[in-house]
Amino acid sequence: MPYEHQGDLATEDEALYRIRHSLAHVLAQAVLSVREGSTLGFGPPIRDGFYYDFALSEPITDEDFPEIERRMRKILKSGQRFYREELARDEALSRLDEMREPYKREYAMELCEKNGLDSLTFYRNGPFVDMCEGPHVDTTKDIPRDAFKLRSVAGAYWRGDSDNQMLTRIYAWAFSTKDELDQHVKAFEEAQKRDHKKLGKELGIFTIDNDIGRGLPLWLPNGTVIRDELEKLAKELEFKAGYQRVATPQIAKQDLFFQTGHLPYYADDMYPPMELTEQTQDGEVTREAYMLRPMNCPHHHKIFAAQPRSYRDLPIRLAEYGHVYRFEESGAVSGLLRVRGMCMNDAHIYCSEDQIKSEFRAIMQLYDEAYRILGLESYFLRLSKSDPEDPKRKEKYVDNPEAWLRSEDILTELMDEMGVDYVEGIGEAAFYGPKIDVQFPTVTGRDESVSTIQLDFAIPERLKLFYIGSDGQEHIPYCIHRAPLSTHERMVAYLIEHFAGAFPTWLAPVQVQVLTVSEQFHEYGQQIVDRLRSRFVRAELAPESDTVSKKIRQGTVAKIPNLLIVGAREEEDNTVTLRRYGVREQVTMPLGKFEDSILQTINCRSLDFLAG
RNA sequence: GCUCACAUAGCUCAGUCGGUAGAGCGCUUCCUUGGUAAGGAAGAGGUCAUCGGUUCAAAUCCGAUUGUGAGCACCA
Repeated sequence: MPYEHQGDLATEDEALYRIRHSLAHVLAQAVLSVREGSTLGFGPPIRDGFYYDFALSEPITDEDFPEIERRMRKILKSGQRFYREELARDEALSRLDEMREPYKREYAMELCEKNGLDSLTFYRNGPFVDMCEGPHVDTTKDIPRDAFKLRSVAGAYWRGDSDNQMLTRIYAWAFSTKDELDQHVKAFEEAQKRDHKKLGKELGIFTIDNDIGRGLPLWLPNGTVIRDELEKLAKELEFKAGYQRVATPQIAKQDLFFQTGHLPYYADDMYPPMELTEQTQDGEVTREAYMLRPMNCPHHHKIFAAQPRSYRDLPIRLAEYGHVYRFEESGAVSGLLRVRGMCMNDAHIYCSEDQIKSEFRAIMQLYDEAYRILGLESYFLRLSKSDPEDPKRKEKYVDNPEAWLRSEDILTELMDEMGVDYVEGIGEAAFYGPKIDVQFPTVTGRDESVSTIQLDFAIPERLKLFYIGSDGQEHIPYCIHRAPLSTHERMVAYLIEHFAGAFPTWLAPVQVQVLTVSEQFHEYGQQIVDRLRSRFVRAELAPESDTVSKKIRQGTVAKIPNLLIVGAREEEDNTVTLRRYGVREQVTMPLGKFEDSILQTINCRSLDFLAG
């Protein structure tokens, strides 16, 4: 059972919402009693509980949790009643002054000024008062004493802005019953076990070496097999969809990135330039700067520009598994999910405006096909737009309001025409245009953009790309950027967690392991391995010196999908005994039949073994 | 980048009050030739992340650095 991701707070049970919200007040009361003089930030209910932010007088660690929980239970037991109070603006502000709650006061001011409120509500339970909209339970006796648990302490910026002071956030789980809490904690612990960082190490998929550098994973043999299989899949799908493959270098002159506009917008996210000094014939020294590319598009644009293009050539679809480098901030780097060097299932489609929708539809079909094969279902689509209200919009987005409106309209229309569900992400656009992001949940409960389809109205113009239209005039093409299989890094991270490391046969690093009952059947085992390998099945023989039990254990721990056990019986009849990962029953079948089945399983990229 | 925590053998971890290092797995060798999730024995393997400080004495206390984790911010 995967760790469940729950929906919006709006869809949550109202009673549970009250419990979580009220518990946040109880937590605050308890924290203020162990850390006198601390002040309050926000303390809302969240997906699986609640949190509260504090500016603490003295630091808190999770060693303080038992004492805080004890005090919380005491408060629950004492049956404090929640009283609602509505104060006029000035009264409310002076109350917050008296309470010495500067953060609350700041927010109160904003509520009054920006939202035009002339009164604010407060809730009091016992000695604790908090400015808050409610709703709450009637008394703290309505809150179960054994259905919450403090989870972790972390830093969080006041109002989510890194220019502000960092507060201390305490996270807690909270449910209606102890059973639900226990279940949730257990699911959470189970989810930790499938973390790609843990399984990636155990299964020999990747490693990160400090001498190579942070965020620069090394792909081990097992991981490289998975990459190669994904790449093969992508290349087949793209071939069928009319893409052409190209290959381009991973660096380019700095000036190119000024031309594309990456540099003003994107400098902080790029590795700094490599300055070259060269000796010319007449002894002069010239300087050139090269940069590692953060995206493949400029290179592909230059391929588009390499020859004259006619409207008859469009759409042109250039595909490459391209390596890019992005200087992610140290705190963002994590396992394979956020890296500084990555290899992307990239392609750029150059088309006219009236081809945008049909190209997007074809891309969505390609996504569907890829996800169907991989068995991925738990994703949602996000239509990522610019944020015209953002004060920093000029630094974040290409300044062309008309083009933004137009391209965002095209995508919105398209999504509505296709009748797919999506959420809107205001301020999530690329600097050069809106996009549709495919969001997947990680085991730790966060959503990550795995794949993306982007509509770029800006860079082709900057690079003066054009095609000759039917009118004989030059026209600027639109460019669609898309990466259905994401980067290898992020896709493999996600797949490890999705399959809990037990990959379907077609993706598995070792597809078949042959276990002999004793060394005297070594020759038969080796024959099987040789025969399978000659058909490109990734088969291997288990180490000889172990017992059968041990070999089965090792093969199972390695999550190998197909174990073949062979001894006297099998050798005699030219059969194999198949033990599938996660399946108790074994089947003995003729070697030839196994061979046919496994080849079919692999060729269809089946998620299961096709027995015949 | 920010807040907090953590860093001991290839891996997972123990190490009390400061007195110079332990287990299991894995690895190597030997014995065992075994039919369904760990057969037995022996051995090798550590500059306790790095640098500095306190101390007669530091894995242990203090500081800095590097790295990792959770969260925040960021995320083309």
